[in-house]
Amino acid sequence: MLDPKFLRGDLNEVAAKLASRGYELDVEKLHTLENQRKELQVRTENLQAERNSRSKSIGAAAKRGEDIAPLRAEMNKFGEELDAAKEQLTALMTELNELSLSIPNLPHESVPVGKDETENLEIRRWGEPKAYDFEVKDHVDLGEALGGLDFPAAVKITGSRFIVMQGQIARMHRALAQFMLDLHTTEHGYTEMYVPYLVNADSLYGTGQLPKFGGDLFHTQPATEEGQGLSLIPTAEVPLTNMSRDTIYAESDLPIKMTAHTPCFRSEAGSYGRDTRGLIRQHQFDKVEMVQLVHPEKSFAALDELTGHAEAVLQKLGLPYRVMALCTGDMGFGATKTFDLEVWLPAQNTYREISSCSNVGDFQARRLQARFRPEGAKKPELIHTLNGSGLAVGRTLVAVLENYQLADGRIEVPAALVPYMGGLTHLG
RNA sequence: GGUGAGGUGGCCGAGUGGCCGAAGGCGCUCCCCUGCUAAGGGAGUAUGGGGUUUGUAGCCCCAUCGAGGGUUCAAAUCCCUCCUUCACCGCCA
Repeated sequence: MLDPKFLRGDLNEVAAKLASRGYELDVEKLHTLENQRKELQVRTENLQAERNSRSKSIGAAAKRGEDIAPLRAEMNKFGEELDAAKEQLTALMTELNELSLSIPNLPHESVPVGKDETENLEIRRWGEPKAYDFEVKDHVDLGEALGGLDFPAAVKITGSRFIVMQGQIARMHRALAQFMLDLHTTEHGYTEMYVPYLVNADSLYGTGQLPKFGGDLFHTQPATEEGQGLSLIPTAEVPLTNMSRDTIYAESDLPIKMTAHTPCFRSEAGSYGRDTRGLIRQHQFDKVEMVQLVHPEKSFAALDELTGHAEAVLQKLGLPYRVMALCTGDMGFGATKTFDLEVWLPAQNTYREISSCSNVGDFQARRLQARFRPEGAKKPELIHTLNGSGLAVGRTLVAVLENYQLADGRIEVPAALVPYMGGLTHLG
């Protein structure tokens, strides 16, 4: 959510920034609603103030033993006027609120302007893609040949875009997550968290999945008038970032750095008809997520740091990658700035996204009412939130299988992973 | 799942219809006193929103006593629903 003050002043500048990310702000409508809001709110509050003072004098009159019946009759009429004003105000505020909850964040000035992923900007590369003197296979062929990836079994049990892993590959999948968690907790200063995989609607509003992106999620129960059922998390960003909801931190508490390994569930994953083969796009996948809650002046430095933490995983695994600055048109709803990490996949002969690290600024914090009290100041201020994958475990497995394949179909275990594989140096 | 008792400010805790945004205590901040420490005295100390203002401060107003609805001229207080905490019982990994 943007600062409501932005939406009360000159909207054109805001609208221009939003247009750069492909969002058309209805300036006219917002302007009208805002003017109505102001008028209605002032009127309603004045009526309430009058009701309060009249009620007080009725109480005082009753105490003196006066006849209060006529005063009450008058108040009944007054009450109708107040109720009508309240009702109008509530309806208007609901509309205004829904509108402002659906407006994406403003991109930072350093973000390249562009319409889609073709205009993302490459920042740097790390590592050299290996040269293979044999025909490389993709992870599906490699995994099936090793008996470790079983797509038909997943289809039988659940449906498409799920996976059954077994044996050494299942173990490597687990080893990757363990390795990432250990790296972030022992070398990068994150606190390991275990969190719920089902969350309530408040949490989804807090991080911005609702009200706009409910269709991307799996919901355990249909919504009722009573409220929403619980939903499966699309990323651990949701539970982790919601730790800060309705919290006022001491300045010295910041930064707070949390990491968690969770499954993630996304219902939209199959809708593009892209990556229909393999593990790249699944309804259920594991991810190690990093979340930082930071002082607002430090969030861009924290973004560089957090991106570096995700890169460290790839470097230690010896996987070539490049860092992309997403352009305005390709960034997520809440981000002010995002770096994607793309890992080299030899079978596709290209780089594919494996991590996305974003500075969300105060956008989520405002929805979450996540604040801190600056030293010496009495007013709490909004914190900034950041999140990044460190990394998507399934895609990391894909990258390891493909990059470390040998001519005979076996897979070399990256050195950093060997201790996590009980000393195993090759799969197969 | 059953029964019972609760949910009030940073914390503890009073408050069964108006004088309550809320006693008292603790904590914290500032000031005074004090050779240091300890003790003492005084003042202050929730959050969100709106109006006023170029902006801040200030001032005024509204809302908030787990959440939502209701009764009433008036609700922390009465009624209903839900959430949640604790205790005991049942069940379970």
